[in-house]
Amino acid sequence: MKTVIWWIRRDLRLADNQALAEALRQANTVIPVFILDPKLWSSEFVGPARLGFLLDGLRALDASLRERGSRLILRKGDPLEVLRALCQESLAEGIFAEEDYSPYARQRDEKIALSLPLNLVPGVTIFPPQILTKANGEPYTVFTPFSRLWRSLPVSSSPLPAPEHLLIVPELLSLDIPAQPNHPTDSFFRAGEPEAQRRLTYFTDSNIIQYASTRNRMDLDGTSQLSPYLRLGMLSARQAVWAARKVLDAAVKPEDRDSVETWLNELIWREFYSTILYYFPFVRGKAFKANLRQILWRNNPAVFSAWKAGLTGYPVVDAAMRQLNATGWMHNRARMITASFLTKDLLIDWREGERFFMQQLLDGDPASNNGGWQWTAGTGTDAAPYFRVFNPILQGKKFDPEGDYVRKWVPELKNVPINYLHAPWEMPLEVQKQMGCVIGHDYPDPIVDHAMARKRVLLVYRGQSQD
DNA sequence: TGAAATGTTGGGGCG
DNA sequence: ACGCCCCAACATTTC
Repeated sequence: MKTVIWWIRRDLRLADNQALAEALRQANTVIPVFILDPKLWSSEFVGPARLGFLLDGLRALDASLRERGSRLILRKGDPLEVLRALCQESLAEGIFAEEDYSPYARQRDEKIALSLPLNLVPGVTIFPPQILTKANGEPYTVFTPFSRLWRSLPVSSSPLPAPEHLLIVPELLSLDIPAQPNHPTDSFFRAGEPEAQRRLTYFTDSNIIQYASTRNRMDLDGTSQLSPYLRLGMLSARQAVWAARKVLDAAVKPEDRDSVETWLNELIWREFYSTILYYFPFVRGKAFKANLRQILWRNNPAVFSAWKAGLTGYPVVDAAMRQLNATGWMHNRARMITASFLTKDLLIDWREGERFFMQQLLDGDPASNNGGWQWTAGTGTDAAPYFRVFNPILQGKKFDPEGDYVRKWVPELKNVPINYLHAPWEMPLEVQKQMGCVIGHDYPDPIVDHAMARKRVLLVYRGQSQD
């Protein structure tokens, strides 16, 4: 083969890219193509933040390609039609792409493979879902045995280096990469492979050995914050795992090893949910647990709007939602708290929260996001039991003990003393006035009483689960 | 990767 | 000195 297409989907990187490497093995001219598929990027599950992050990522990828004598071809439309036309224009004899296991991608790729020479190569996850089953071929639905199998498998070869040189692509029409001005998130998460690598190095050189003790603290940078980069493949799962293993090999103290293992576990959760969605694609639409598909949600639109805007009157919830809206990212602990609050305290369907998170999150991934929501709602595989209801006040005291997280994202509460910060409605009116934060005026009254809401949701869930 | 309700224990105040 | 009560601290059960 002389010319092939490298079809880029969620692998915006040159290093450790097995699809690109395979394309280069087959041909000397490789055409890098990204197709803006309106079915994906104009859907109700995408917002300006992730679209902007994608477009910035494409710009960064194009820059790296140009440094190597190549360039990115951007097209828009139905992938089958675009690829068919491109194959004719370029006389490409093959298409190489990283395999994507989400339902839409599988359906799309199966259809394309019927009429075009599409070759799918692994890389989104360390292991493909086909091998992550029980001995009898059944998929796992519980995390712990799944993770035991995952850890027992050898992570084959080391990450591939980026190719040093690529041949110039033939004269082909390419759209300009559009601008996406309405996303202020790039000041928090700069897109692109170099930034992803820089962050991975920083994390594995420093914070990873504190991860077990700091990962739940919303006021600290205890997490890796790599999820947006993993989502679009500016970083590969294999690069992350190898970097972690390197730390593990050098670690002396058992706490350090624990921390690295804890972080690895999070990467395994990612593969768990990818595998769950592969075998149970219906979870995108309904509860995994059949007995929790008829919950009588309240779905009050005004209450949903208050939650989205960070105006519930519960400081930790509001801080988290405002962090999400401002940056396109939310701390994992805060995701559990806000999800618990939406589903259990406000009795709003987890699918509403799932969709809003998909719209706002840079890392919005159908498998992980759905898994997280169904876990919190208690409807999913290996989920939290339905009666596990987070108390937003206690969660705030535990995981934002100084209140720095709340004060950063909810400036109205900046001057509220820490002993009132997570339940500011308990402030005497005198103190409220003194601090310039009158509840109901400068900051909302709590939208619901947590003690009442807890009892209410237990009744609602219990009624359903016993049907 | 919860939190509330309930049960148990033991120290100290006090008649 | 003794029994009683209170309640904090911790453990267990329940949702």
